[in-house]
Amino acid sequence: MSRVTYRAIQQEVLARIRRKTWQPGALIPTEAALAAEFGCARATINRALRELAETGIIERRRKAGTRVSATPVRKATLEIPVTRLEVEARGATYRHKVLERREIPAPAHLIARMNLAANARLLHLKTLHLADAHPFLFEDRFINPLTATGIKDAPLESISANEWLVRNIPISGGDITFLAEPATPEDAAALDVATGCALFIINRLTWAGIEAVTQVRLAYPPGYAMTTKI
Amino acid sequence: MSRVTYRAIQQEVLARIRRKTWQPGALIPTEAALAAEFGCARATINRALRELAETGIIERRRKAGTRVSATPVRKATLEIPVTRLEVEARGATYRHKVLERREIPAPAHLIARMNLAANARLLHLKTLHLADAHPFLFEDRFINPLTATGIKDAPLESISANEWLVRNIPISGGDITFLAEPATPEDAAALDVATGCALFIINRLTWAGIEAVTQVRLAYPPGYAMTTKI
DNA sequence: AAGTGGTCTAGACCACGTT
DNA sequence: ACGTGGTCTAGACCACTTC
Repeated sequence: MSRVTYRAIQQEVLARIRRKTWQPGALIPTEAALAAEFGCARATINRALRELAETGIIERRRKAGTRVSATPVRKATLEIPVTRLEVEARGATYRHKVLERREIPAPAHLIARMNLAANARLLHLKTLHLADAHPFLFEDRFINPLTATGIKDAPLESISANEWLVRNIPISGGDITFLAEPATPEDAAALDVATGCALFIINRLTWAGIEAVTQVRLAYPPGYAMTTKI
Repeated sequence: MSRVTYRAIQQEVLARIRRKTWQPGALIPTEAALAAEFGCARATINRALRELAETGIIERRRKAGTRVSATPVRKATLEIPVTRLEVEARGATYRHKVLERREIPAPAHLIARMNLAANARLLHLKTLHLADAHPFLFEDRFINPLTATGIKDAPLESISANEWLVRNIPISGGDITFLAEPATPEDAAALDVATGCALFIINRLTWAGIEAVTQVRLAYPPGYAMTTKI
C-alpha cells in the first residue's frame, strides 16, 4: 500500500472546500505544489483532481489553474437498464406483449429527426411490458431497419426490441428527454389508467455513428419514479 | 505527442466490439497483452479500459479479466443546474418570488426521511421561479436551519434558496427522484395551469454528511423537458 | 498459488491558454 | 513566452478473486 492514495487526496480536498479553507471561486494550489505538500507523485494529484472536476466540484483549465466551482453544477448519473432487468430488480416477473408490429413509411417528423431518406421505411412497434402481469411500461418504438440489420427476423415475441437492440446493435450515442404528459386514449388503454392522467415519459433517440437506429417513447403509469443519487 | 493515446485505444476497442471481433460477454485480452499489442505502457491501456468500464460498455474484475458487457447498462449524466442559470441559458430573464416563508415544526414524514429530532423545526419556503415573467418552476422546500446555518438571515428575496444553499452549504450527496404528478390546486394556481394537468416533478433530498440539509419538490409546468445525452 | 486489474512513482514531453 | 494541466512511460508493489 502506498502512503498516499488519490482517494485520500480527494477527501482532503473536499474537506478543505467544506471548511472554506479554499473558497468557492478561488484558485487552489497547482498539481506540483500539492504533490510536494502531500509527498506524492503529481500523477496521483492529477487523478484525484481530474475525477473531482468530472463531478463539477472544481474546474480546471490549463495555465489558468484549478478553482473551486462558484456555482457547482451537480451531476447525477442515471442508469438506463433494460426494462426486463428493471422489473426483475423489483422482484417481479417480467413479460412483454407486442401489440403492433408493422412496416410503414417514415412519418414526416421522424424523417427530419432521424436524418432519413424521404422514402425511408421504419418498423413500428408497440409493446406493453408487464411486471407480474401488471402494466409496467407502454413502449411506442420506430426502428430503422437499415441500421438495425436483422431486426426483421428478430423473435420480438420472446425478446423485447429494447433488449434485442442493446445486444445486437452497437450504439454510439443518443438523446434522452424526460417529461410529463397526459395519457392519450391509447396510453390509457394499454396501461389501464384514466385518459389524461399524468404519465412519466421518456423519449429516446439513439444513433450508430451518424445513422439513427431507433426512436422510442416510453410511457410509465402513475406511481413510477426514476431515482438516482448525486 | 505520444504515439498511442488512451483515446485512440478506446476507439479501437469500441471498433472491435462493434465488429464483433470481441463478442458480448467474451473476455478481451489482458492489459499486459494489449499494451504489448499497441506498443504502449500498461497505464495507458488501464486508463482507456477503466473509463470504458465506467460507461458500462465493458466490465472488469481482478483475476477474472475484462469482458464485453452482455447487456450493457447505459449511463447518462444529468446536469443539475441552478434554476437561474437554467432560465438564463434559454435566453430569458430570471426572477423569483418568495410566496411563503415560515418556520414550522417538522412534518412527521420528513422527520423520518431527514433523520431529524422529534421536535425539530424547519424553514418552509414556497418560491415561484419566473422566466421572462412566465411561471417556470414552483418550488416547495424545507430547510434544516441546524445544518444550513445562516439561512435565517439569508436575503432570500434577492437570491433564491437554491442558489444560496449551493453557494454556502457544502453538500456531500443526495437522492433525486423524477416522476409525473397531477397538478394540485396550489401547483395550478402558482404555475397558472389547470388543476390535474401533468407536471414534471423532481424531488430532491440533500445531505451534508449524515445530516439532512434540505428537501425540495420542484414542479415544472407542461412543456418542460429535461434533456441529456448518452 | 497464481493471475489480473488497481494504483503509485519519478520523470518526461506536450497542448493549450493566458499573459 | 511561459505556466498549468494533460498524457505517456517503465517499472513496481499490492489487492482481490478465482483456481
